[in-house]
Amino acid sequence: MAKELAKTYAPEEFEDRIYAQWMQKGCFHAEIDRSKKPYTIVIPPPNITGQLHMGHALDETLQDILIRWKRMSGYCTLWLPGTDHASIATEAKIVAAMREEGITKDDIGREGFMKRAWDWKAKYGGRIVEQLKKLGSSCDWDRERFTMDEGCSKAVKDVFVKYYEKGLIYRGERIINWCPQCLTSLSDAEVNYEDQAGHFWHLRYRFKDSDEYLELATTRPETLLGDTAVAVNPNDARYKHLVGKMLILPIVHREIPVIADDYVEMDFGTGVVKITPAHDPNDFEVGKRHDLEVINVMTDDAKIVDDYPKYAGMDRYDARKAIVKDLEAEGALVSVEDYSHNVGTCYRCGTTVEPKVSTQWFVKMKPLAAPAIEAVKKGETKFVPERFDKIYFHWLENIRDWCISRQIWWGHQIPAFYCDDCGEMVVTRETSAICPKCGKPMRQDPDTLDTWFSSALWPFSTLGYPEQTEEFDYFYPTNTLVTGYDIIFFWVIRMMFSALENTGRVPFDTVLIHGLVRDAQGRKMSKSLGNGIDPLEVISQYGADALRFMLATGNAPGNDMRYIDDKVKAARNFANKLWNASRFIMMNLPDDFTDNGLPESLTMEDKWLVSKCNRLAKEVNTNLEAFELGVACSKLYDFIWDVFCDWYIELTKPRIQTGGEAKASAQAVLVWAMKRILKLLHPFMPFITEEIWQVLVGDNSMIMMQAYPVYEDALNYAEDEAAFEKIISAIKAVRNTRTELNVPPSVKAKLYIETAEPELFAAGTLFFEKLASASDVEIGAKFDMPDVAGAVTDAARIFIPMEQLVDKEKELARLAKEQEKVQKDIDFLSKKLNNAGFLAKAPEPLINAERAKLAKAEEKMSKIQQSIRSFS
RNA sequence: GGGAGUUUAGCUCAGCUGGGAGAGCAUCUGCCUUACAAGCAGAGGGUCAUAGGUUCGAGCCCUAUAACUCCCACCA
Repeated sequence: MAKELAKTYAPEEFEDRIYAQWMQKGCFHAEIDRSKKPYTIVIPPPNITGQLHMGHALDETLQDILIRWKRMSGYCTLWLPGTDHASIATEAKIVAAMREEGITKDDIGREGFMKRAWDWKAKYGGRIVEQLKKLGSSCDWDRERFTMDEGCSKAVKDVFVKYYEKGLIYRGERIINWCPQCLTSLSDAEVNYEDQAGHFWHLRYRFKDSDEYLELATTRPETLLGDTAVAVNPNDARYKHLVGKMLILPIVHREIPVIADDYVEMDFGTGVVKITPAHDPNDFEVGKRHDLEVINVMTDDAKIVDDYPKYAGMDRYDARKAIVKDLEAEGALVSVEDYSHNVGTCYRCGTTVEPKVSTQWFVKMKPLAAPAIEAVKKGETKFVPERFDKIYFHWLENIRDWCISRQIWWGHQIPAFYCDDCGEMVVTRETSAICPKCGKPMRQDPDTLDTWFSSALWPFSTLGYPEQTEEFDYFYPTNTLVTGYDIIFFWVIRMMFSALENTGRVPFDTVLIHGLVRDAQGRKMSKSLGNGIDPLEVISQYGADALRFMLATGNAPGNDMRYIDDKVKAARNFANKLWNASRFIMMNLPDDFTDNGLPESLTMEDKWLVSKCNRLAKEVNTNLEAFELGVACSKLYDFIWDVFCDWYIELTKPRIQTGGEAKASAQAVLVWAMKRILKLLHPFMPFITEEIWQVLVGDNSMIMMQAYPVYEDALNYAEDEAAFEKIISAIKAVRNTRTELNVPPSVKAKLYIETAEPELFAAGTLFFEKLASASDVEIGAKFDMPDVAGAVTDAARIFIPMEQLVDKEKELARLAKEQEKVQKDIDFLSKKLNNAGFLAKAPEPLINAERAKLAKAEEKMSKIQQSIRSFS
């Protein structure tokens, strides 16, 4: 049958069709197959609020490459997809949407709100999933999960109760990070610190019993309303005698003591610190040590409380201005200096967080961190690249308890129940509880869990945990986790300790870390800068294969990369190249072509190609095993473009023109090589390879289900490969000479090839005619051709007698230049080989290789010298 | 204050356990050679940040230095 591809490479014509076909045939679905080894990846679940961005595109591309490669390599492969409920982010979006309608959470109540949220999820949660499909992601969509679905919720509850029973979860009053915008507590990891320009206000507090003052400085004068002491260092000679004395707090006129605490640095500022336990984490600790009163002066949305009528209802920054003004009026303001300091902000909305004392739930981290550290130290899980284990260790070694309760509704409600009557608390997997003491119905804790609490269970909750399901037994632990370095703290670490605690095993054996995709100037892509590139637009312009290939190429694990349009274009051009190469093969294929694999007798150029193609498979597999995806990409690129297209296809043209048996065998090799190339490239560029495969092979098979090529001894033709390289160098040398002498390709010339290997070069005659503009080729052991220009390789001298080339001076200059080059080689190599140290210590094969190189260089040199002599 | 990364051709970046520096783009010169001008054939261009050290041999390992970037950290 005739095989034909569309004339131009137009990915938009077939990508969606191919994806639909894969879906329809269930190619992505993983069924447990005990005869195969499993290979599992769980997707980093994108937020349901999210839209596909370049970070996702990179992340999914890397996963899909690994998954497709493993699937083709005979593994039972599961890529488990899903989405994250993203508690704070989603709730914020829903609240904002409600605000548009003039509705508040309180208006509709918890149940009403949850209904809205689920509706919202139904409406937008699928959007990102559809976008992932555009990339070609071969996820098992039959197993798609959601962090708040029934199974995940069950796992969350189970783990919470278990932790509680083991004493790993506790409830307590602490100072935590509070976002006055999102109106919830945050974990330490959810706070970003940024340098902000601010002021240092120098204040003076008057002593109760004298007219003396104590000077101190603060960046937050408004918190003075809640000051309950002033602290100095116990060893500070300047202030030692003042400890225990009472001060009058300005504005408030409350009496507060001078206390001594190590926390105060003597040489910073005046060495005196005002202590506000309710609004500063350090002050809170100091307050605990000294049993100070905790006076909260702010509401949840960071306004001054009613206890201070003059400032009540003022936003914290307005209050700051008002208070500074009043301090000045009172004579308590000494001076103001500019000061830049670190301010914590909410990672979701950017609002400055407010330290706040409140009752929250915490996970006790020390006991959980230790096994997680141990597992990586023992190599049960390894980071690629390795350097990220340092970050991992550092974080875990300095970890503090994890605040997991959030004052929002969208999420897993904490499974703790309280008796309003007697104050009893019960933590249970049940949905309701009766007070064990007084038998009254109990009230569930209104708070929900940190969204990362459920993501932390993702690798096993999605496989059925806490049930011992077949899936869990077979697919867990998972193999590779692919994620950006920016969420190691949020997610990777928490999966590690959660998995170890609950399943007794690490959740994955390898964490492949990638960097950020930045804009062309190297800036982070962000909404506020408006410099984000939409992957979907790139796909519609260049195709998903081009985007994928670009993202996977030229980038080492863990390093950031820049999005540059030219790079996608280059990838698209590569796809186009492959497309056209297939068209060439197909257009020359007879209608009755039957694919019997490689022909029995191969020409030397066939063996040259087969051998190289065989080695390519070996190298690509090796690189993939080492997670060097970028290196694998460039090897495929180089082989396909340079070796296969620019050399081999050109080499087959004379045979194809000859026709008959020569043509048939060339076509057989071309088909064999193309199929192998398509398979090797498929994980990287799934659409185009599938499209070409189906047209080329035409037996309803799918490339994504083919076996991935591996190295085969039978395909190794090292000697023929090396022999044919001599022809190639000769062709290159002739081309080079002709170009340097400005001879256009249309001008043909006879070549006289002087060589000690006449048979080898005779076999290459057609190639010299086709690829080196030869009109004719004569081969001999010796030619006496004075004053004739030529090309020299280590295996041959080639004379190109023609009018244009008789410029004696030019030719001599050219030869001299070449001689110089070769002489440098000889000097370098002989110096090395005369070095006793090198001969004594270098490995034997290397020494032999260097000797061979020297011999070749000397061969070439003697040929150049002959040519020079013939000119003089 | 700790820690990490980067520094290689004009630009963007590869370079796997140390064995004569690579790609894409850009530049220059020829080519519409019947798969591809989204192409073909050539060419030029690099003291691999600097200074030491280890080694027969260093872009790669060690030590300092510089510049840029990022992460962590409670100096009010």
